[in-house]
Amino acid sequence: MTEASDNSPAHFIRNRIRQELESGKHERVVTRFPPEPNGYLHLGHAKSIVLNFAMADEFGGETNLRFDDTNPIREEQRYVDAIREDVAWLGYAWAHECFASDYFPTLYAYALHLIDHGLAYVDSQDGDMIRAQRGTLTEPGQPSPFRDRSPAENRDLFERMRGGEFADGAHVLRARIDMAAPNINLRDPVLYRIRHQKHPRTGDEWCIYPSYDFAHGQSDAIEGITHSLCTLEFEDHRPLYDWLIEHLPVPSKPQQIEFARLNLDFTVLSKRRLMRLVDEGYVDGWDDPRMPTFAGIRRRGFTPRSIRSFCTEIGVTKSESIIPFGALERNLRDDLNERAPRRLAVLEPLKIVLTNFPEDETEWFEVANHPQKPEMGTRKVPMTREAFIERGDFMEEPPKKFFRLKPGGEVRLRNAFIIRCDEVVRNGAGEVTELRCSFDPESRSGQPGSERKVKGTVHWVSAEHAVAAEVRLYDRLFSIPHPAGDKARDFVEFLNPESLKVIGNARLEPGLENAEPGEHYQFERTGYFVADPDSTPDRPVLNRAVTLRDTWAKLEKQLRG
RNA sequence: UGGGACGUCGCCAAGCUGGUUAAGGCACGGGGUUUUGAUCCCCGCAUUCGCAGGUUCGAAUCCUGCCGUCCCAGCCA
Repeated sequence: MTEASDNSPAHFIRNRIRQELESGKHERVVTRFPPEPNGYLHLGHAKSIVLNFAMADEFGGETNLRFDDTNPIREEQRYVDAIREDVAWLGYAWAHECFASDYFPTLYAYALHLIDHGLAYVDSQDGDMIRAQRGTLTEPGQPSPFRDRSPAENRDLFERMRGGEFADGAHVLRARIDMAAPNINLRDPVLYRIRHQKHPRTGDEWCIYPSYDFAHGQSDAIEGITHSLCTLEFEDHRPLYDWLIEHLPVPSKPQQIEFARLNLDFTVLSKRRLMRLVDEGYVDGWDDPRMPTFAGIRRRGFTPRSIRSFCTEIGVTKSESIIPFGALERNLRDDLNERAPRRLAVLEPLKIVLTNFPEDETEWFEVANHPQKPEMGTRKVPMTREAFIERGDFMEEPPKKFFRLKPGGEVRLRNAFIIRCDEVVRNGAGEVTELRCSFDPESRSGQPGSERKVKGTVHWVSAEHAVAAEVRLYDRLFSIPHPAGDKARDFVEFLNPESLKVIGNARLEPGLENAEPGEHYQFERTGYFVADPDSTPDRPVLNRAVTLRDTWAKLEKQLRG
C-alpha cells in the first residue's frame, strides 16, 4: 500500500535509508514487524507496523510478518491469529509470514559454531548464581567457574541439553564476551535455556529455546532484513546484536535502528497493564471499545486509515514524547468527515408537537447524505406531527449566544423547516416533557422561504418513524493524562468512572436499524458512530467513536466562567 | 557516582556536513462561508533552539562544562 506522504515529516530513518540506497550500501529495503505472540496488538504496535511497512513501500522493498516465538511458556496460537488479523486490518500485506521457531535448527547450528570457536560456553550454575556474578551498574561482573570449559565439553553438554538429558535451569548456554563490560548486555548473555515446554508450533521437538538476543538478529539475517527497526530500550542490545552477526556465518548483515515508542495520554500501552484491565474486569475484554488494542479501537469505530495517518503524522524520532489522544481522534474525524454518510439521530429525546402540522400525515424530505459530496446521494426522511429533538437543544433560560430553541424562539429543523416554540409542557414534577411548536410552511427546504435565516439548526427524528436504539458513549479510559506516571499509585485508581455512558432510548432516523456492524455514520451535530456487533435489527447498538468538534461547548464553558 | 540515549513554540516535529528573516502539523486567537455552533477558507502565533561559557566575520547547528529526563543488573521480548 502506497500512501501519500503529505503528512509525513522527514525522519532520521527514512533519511538514512535513502542515503544508503543512494550510496549503494543497499539495493533494496527489507523490514519486518516482529511481535511476540503473547498478547494482543495495540496502538503502540501500530506505530511500528506503519513505520516498517512504509519504509519498505516507499523504497520498493518488502516487509515480513515475523512471530518472535522463542518463549513457549507465554505464547499461544490465538495470539498469532489475532495478530495476523490486526495487521491485515490496518491495511498491510506482508511478503512472508515467518516464525523465529522456523529457524530453530539454524539457530542451533549457530550456537554450535560459537561453541566450536570458543565464543560460547555452557554454564551449569543456577539463575541466582549467574545474577550474583553479573555485577551491578557500577561494578564489573565475575566470571563463571564454567567459563573456561573446553569447546569439546561445551559441545557435549549443549548437545545433551538439546537431547533432553537435563532439567529446566540445570544449564544455560552463554556467549563468552566480557564480564567486565560496562554494558551489562555484554556480560556473557544467556543464549539458550532449557525449557521442557510444548511449543505451539514445534511441539516437543525442542526442549531448549534461544533467547531474544540470540534469535532476533539471526532471524533478521536469515530473512535478509536490511533494517531491523525496534524501540529505544533495545539500544543497549545493539552491541550484542552486532557481535553475534559479526561472529556467526549468517547470510546477511542487518542493521538495527532504534526509535522512540508511542505514548498516548489518558490511556496505557503496555501488555501487562492492559492484561490487568481485562483480567480484573475493569473493562469488558480485549475488544472493549475503550481499550487501545486493535480489537478495541476497531470496535470503537476507529478506521485503519485514521490510524495510519495518525502514525504517519506523529513522526519518528529518538526522543520520547507523549501524544495527545485527541490527535488520534482528530485523524478519525478527518477520515470520517470525508466518508461517513450523515444521519439524524436524537440521543436524549424531547418530544415536540407541531400544532399546525396535519395529523396522520407524513411529509418526506429528500436529504443529502453528505453536504459537500452530492455523489454520495440522497435519502428520504419522514416528518410527522410529533417528533423528537435533542433535550439539550432546548433551554428555558438560555445563556447569551444560545442559538437553539427557547420559549418563543425559532430554530430550523435540519433539512426541513423552521419551527417556533409556543408552549412548554411539564409533568407534575416540573420537568419539561413536551414542546408545542408551530412550523413555517414557507421555510421548507427548497421553498423560496427557506432563504430565511434563523440562528440555529437542530436535528430531529419523526416520532412515528423513529428507531429505538442503544447508544454507547465512550470517553477516555482514564481521568488523568498519565495514569501510569505515578509510581507510588496504582494506575487503576485513575480509571475514568464515566468512560462509558449507555443511552438506552436513543431515537434514530429510520433505516439505521439495518446498519451493519462496522458501518460508520455521522450523526449530524453529534459525532461519528459505528454499528456495534451487538446490534440486532430489533435493537441497534451504536458506538460513539468520537464527537464532532464542539465550539459551542467550549464557548459555553467560558461563559459560565 | 558504570554504560547507552534524549532535551527546538502549549503538544508533535523539520533543520543540526555552521551562513541572510528557526519549516510544517496540531492546539490556540481573530475573521469569512455555512440549513451540522461540523466541514471549508483566510490571517496571526518561538529575535529564539535545556543552561552557562568558548571557537568563528557568522552557531539551533562545532567545542567544554553543567542541569533535566528516559533505558539497562530476566534462564522476558
